Amino acid sequence: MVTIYDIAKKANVSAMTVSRVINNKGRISEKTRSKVKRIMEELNYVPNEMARSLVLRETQVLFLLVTDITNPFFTTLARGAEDAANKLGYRVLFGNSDESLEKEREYIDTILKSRVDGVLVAPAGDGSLPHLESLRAHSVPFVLLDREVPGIGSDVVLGDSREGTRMLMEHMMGLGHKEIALVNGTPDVSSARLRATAYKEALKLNDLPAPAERILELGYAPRSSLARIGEWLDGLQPLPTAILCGNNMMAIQTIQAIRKKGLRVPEDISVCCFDDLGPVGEIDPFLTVAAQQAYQFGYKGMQLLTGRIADKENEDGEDAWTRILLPAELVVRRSVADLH
Amino acid sequence: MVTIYDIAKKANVSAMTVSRVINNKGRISEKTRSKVKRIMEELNYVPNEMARSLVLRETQVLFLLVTDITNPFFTTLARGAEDAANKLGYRVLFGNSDESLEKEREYIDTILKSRVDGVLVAPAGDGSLPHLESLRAHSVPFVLLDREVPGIGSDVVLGDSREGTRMLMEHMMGLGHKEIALVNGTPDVSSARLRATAYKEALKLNDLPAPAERILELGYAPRSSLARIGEWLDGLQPLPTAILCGNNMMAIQTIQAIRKKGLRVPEDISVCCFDDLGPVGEIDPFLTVAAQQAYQFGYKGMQLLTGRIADKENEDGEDAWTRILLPAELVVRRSVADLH
DNA sequence: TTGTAAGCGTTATCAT
DNA sequence: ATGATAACGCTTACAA
Repeated sequence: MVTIYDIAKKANVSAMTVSRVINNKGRISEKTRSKVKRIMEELNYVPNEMARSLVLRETQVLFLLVTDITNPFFTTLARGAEDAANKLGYRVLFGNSDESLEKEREYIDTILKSRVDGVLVAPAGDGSLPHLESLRAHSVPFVLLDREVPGIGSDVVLGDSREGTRMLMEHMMGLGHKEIALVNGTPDVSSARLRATAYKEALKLNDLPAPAERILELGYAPRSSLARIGEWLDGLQPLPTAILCGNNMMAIQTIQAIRKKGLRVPEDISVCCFDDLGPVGEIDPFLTVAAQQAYQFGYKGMQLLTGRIADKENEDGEDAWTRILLPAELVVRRSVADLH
Repeated sequence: MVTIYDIAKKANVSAMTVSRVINNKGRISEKTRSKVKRIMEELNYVPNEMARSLVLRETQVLFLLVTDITNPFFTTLARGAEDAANKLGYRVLFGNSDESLEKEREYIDTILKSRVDGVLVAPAGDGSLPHLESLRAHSVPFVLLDREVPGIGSDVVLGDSREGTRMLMEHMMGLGHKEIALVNGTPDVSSARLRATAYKEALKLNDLPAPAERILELGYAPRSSLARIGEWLDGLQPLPTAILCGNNMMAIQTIQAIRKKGLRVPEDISVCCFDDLGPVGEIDPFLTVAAQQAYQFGYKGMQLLTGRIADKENEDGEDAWTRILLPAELVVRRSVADLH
């Protein structure tokens, strides 16, 4: 491996001079600068970032931990995060916890060991608390995405679950739906709690009943919950006329389960959900959704994170946590039937 | 930051002893081992991987560089790669070149600087040659995914573009299609070349004409080629009855362009393509595809890569390059009309 | 403008 | 079974 010493020797200068050339620091004569540069080219020199980070105590690497890499919400979010990070010269590593607290724990350990400069986390759930506490204990700046975790303060970028749910519910009720079911994330996830509450609120506000059995709690990344959704539907006395889903992936499974019964969407049962479907969804704009600004989750989250890191370096006073609430947009398509 | 010296001091041992406990190396009395472990817990010690990698000259980090992170083919591939890597204790970093040679160059530089142990690359095109040569020059093991690059030898995992195209073409021709157009990647990408050739072969074999204007060359990640596809279609004298697309993303755009003209798929024009659509596509299994084994691309590619790394460490003789050809599977759905 | 010495946190090597 | 020392490749602080 070629090191600054190899360069230095060949250029008849000291390693420090080479280092200065590399980092454009200090005053250096144009003559030596160009000589050193030429030799670096010749020798095909590539700086060793690890050695550099070891002394600088910063890696210029940020980490993005999501809960489902196959969900377009998160891939779009990832692009936003990457764009914001690259603008500031940071690189981004990605990890996928698959909604699993164990996998999340492993990633957190990895993050700690590799001295990453900061982390953007979509926490798997309230059980993520100890993981976040680890980050805090080792003073690794982090920003929460999409979900909050009771018990720990931090910057956070959230979707407006309450208002999004309200829009979706009003849309369905406006079209005459009264028996509306909910397929939701488990209540150990903040966004699922908010959506469940808003769902019940909306029904109550319209004097509609909200029987408990009309709520199905699934993980947010139900790779194969088809069967469970099917059984749940079988158990519902009058079938709901519409189903609200906590996210896009659950909506897809729900639609499949409905069709598997020989029923149609939206003719027999309507479906709508949080989060849009990304480019693949464009092939047939069918699903009515409360579209969240996935890209902005990543972009703004990354801005918060890099801001924190800068503050830390400048020893600025710890300001209060920032909380960004991103509005959802109702995108009406064809998956909710008009009952009138 | 807590270091092994802090642990050592508190435990009244040397740093080396602590290091040995951490890595389970050498013989250590059970007494000191447990004492050291206890103190590590107390002090909340986390090893510094950078210092470790600096002396070990290995990072246990592998890199996966894809060309389009919003394409489900690559997210599925990523899961395969990650699964294979994690089994062997490697971590995986992801990068997204967005089909751009410049972005790819930046990632390659980053990879070189960070002394990653190996790289899995879906090259942006033939222009990736210098990038791969850089990797080789610095003896960073790499495995090519999905595309080959003339001028450099390496392990590679490829889809069977020839046979896949043949299947798709036979399917369309079997249903009576004679005017079949091709929306394809640019010819600086090996898979696009193969597909174009096989497309022409299939037509020739059936004594069908293959006018040049029936081929449209786009980038593989056409975020917004809608307009171009529309104009191209406008210029075609008799509209084709069917269009073969080089990948899923191009198929989506093609379908949108067709519909924008007020035409229907498949009633007016049929469409099929390479690569399936992932979970989101399940919402409406519409598109007929030559499904590639995306997960296996990642899994097998990672196995090749880690195998190479192991060989390198063991100073094994360089065996010839391995070339894995993954078959595609024809999945017939509803996007190709029966003309009989 | 350039160089010297020390140190970042870890492990390999050689001693004891 | 444990320790002292040097080294990994780089940068900071200080000196010349």
